[in-house]
Amino acid sequence: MSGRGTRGGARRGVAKRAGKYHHGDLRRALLEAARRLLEREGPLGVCLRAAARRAGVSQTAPYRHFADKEALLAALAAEGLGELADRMAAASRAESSPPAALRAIGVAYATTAAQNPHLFRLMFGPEAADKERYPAVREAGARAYQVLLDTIGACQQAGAVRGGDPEDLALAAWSAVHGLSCLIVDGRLTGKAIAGGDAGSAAVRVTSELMAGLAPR
Amino acid sequence: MSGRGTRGGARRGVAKRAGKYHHGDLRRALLEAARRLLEREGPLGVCLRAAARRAGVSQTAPYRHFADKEALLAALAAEGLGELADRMAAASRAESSPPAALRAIGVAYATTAAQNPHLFRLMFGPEAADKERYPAVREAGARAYQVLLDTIGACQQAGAVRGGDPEDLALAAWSAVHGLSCLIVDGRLTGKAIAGGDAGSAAVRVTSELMAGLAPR
DNA sequence: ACCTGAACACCGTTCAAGT
DNA sequence: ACCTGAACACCGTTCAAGT
Repeated sequence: MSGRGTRGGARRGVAKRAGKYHHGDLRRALLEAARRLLEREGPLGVCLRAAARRAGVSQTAPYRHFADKEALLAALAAEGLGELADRMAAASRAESSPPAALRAIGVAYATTAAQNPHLFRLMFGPEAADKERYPAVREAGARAYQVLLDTIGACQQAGAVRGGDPEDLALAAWSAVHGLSCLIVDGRLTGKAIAGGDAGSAAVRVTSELMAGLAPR
Repeated sequence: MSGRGTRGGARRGVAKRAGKYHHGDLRRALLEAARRLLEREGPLGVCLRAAARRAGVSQTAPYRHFADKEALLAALAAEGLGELADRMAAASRAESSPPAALRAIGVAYATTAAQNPHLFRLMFGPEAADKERYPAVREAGARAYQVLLDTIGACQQAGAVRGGDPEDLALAAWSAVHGLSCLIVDGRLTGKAIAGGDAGSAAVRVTSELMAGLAPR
């Protein structure tokens, strides 16, 4: 939200020259339409033509703003990754001790996934097959990863997590929380461990095991 | 492979009455064609018509064997889950101590995922949206889960893992290994932790952290 | 620069038939 | 019982135009 002046929301400071045909910002309108389609119908229901219909333009208009369907999906994935990174950072900042921050990040991750299952799948799944090619996707993903890495570093400094390559520890932490999130999002846990419970409490449990595993021996 | 006489490969003992039109077992031929499509083109490349073409039948023939495309994908997912369960069980049996078996299961899981990325995604992702509705999918998934649960129980008996509800411990273990597998399959780890390394060694590392987390305190 | 309309190749699925 | 052929509604994408 605050931003660092990097890139990301480019072209937004410029006053949009109020819609010549329909919109001042058809790109944005298409993204919003696609996101609504994603949330309601799932990843399979997102189609360029439907997004164009919702935006009130012809079926070929989107091609002025996105090279193809995958580019639209990648833009959506980048949006989701950016929001995930924001929530992780906010959760981390809200805690006063590094280990509490690490736990909070895990909970924020799983909660965000549970609240936007389709978007979460799009962010990591194969719908946008080559999304790593898109700089916006890479940047948002790297930002989220950096929050995790920084917090693990702080935990090491505070003596709450053992030393060693932070990347190795980050892999274990990310795997645990990401795996839980995938299982929740894919509905694999109904009737099992989180039956009746919510994503947050499952995340608390999983991150507890994780913290025990990362503790200095 | 050995089987318990449950279900699974039904109708296979019966001598197939040698193709009336084209095949004695078009269902099997369609599954094999779809699986090849899946491996080559990814989940998006699997389509009923192409599978029919490969099997040498008309585009409508598949509907005699599968209610719709999702049913075919679900059958494929069930196949993959069954193979995963087999490999987990074999890996577990090959070890002599319970904790070694638990580690081996984790490695088998991640290795299987890394070797069949598209199939793994199909098994857990949204391509076959309501796959839980298909008994074959549920049964194969439950069998894999049971291997994990049994091994955790054995670890508890051996004093290698602390007491408590095995389902809770299974959730943590499954999350960690499943998360690692998803990250590998989605190509999230290239250039990071497993750069140059393979899925197996990453799995060894992640399961080590995990075992430390599950150890008696 | 930005959008439209017609068109092409492709799908999933259905339906009336054929043997 | 098992398969075919024609057809419908839908997509992604391209191309020649329009303003």
